Amino acid sequence: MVGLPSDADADADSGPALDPQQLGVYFALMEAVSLLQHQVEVQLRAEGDISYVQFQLLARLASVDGHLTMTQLADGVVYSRSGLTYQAGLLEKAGLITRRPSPDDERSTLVAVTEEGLALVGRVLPGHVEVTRRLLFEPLSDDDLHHLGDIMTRVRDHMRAQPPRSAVPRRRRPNPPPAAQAAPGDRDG
Amino acid sequence: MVGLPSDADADADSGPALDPQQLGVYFALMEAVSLLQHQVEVQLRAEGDISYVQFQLLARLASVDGHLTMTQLADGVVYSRSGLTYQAGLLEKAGLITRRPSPDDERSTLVAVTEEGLALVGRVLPGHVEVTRRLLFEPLSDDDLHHLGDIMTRVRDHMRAQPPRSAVPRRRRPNPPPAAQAAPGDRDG
DNA sequence: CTCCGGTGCTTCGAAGTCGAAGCACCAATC
DNA sequence: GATTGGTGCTTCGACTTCGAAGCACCGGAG
Repeated sequence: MVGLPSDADADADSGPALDPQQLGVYFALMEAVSLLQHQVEVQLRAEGDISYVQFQLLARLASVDGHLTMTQLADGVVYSRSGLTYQAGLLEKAGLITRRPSPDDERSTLVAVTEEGLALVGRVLPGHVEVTRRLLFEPLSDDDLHHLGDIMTRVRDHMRAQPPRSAVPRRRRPNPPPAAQAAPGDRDG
Repeated sequence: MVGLPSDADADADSGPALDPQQLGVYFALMEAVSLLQHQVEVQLRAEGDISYVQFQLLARLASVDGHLTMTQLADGVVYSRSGLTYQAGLLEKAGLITRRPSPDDERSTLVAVTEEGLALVGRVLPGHVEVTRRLLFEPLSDDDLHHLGDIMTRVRDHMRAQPPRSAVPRRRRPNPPPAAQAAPGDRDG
């Protein structure tokens, strides 16, 4: 599945040699995570009636003592701000979190998890862990686990070293990037 | 960041001990892949004006000699059938794939990539590889790469051994699942 | 005090995604 | 040939997601 035909390579004028091994590793990684995420979502929906994003938000709030601002929360889960506003609205309506203006900065909204939200996390977490154990960790040895953790931690930190998505300056967009040789926005008009 | 508070654990009546190490590995994995996927989407949009899903579809079609049915394609990319219908419509309109009824089975639709689609894959693939190399492989040694590939291949195959999403029988749904704390293990609805 | 660039969050419109229902077809049976 | 259960794909409606635009606020400068 991961082997791209040499035609595509030879046909185009692109020169850089593609590394089939890296490509295979990359595809296997993405596919495995897709499968895992899908199953995890099924479990969370069944046992707690929440989405994976909602679980991430609750778990992150539960992992910090006090509260987080919306921006901190959005960056934490790799999420757009507007999407977070939407989800926070749902979670607040469900009584799982609270939102209140920051006393220090009226612009900021402090988000905290409620008792109910905490209980929900506690309720779905065991099943969550069970699914990951069955699908992800079952075929892995202790050594694999260690290595995988080491690798992914390094990769994550490496990526985090890049500027986070919310740090992209808002004004710095006088014209869109040249976008290679495709008419921008033409495709799905 | 990944350590859940013991409150949530102690509060709920759930018994199974949670493995903090596995949880940490799991979160690092999911977070890293999320970050990677986001960046990859930016690159694909910029250089080929396609989404990651569309790239996956084209790449998969390019990797097989002839053509695939819609179901084969959907299973290959871990995707819903209705979503595939939508994306196939876009790709066909853009001239990147063709759809025609199967001569053997009138129900089936055979999907094939066009010359143009093949050229597009060839055009965006180098940049795609470059992004993954910069974000994913840069902090990894050759040994890490080997290990990661070995691990994720095993995990993927392990998950693929579970029945694919399209194989779930359609009739087996007399009434919707009670949700909330549904019977554990009833995962599939 | 007022201005002004910068920042935090929300609103808004467009697009993508999913599951359920529906349509067309196949194959087995009568 | 007609019926019936199963399968492949699409349509439909609801929901989620995103980026751009907008509003409110902060802090420094005049």
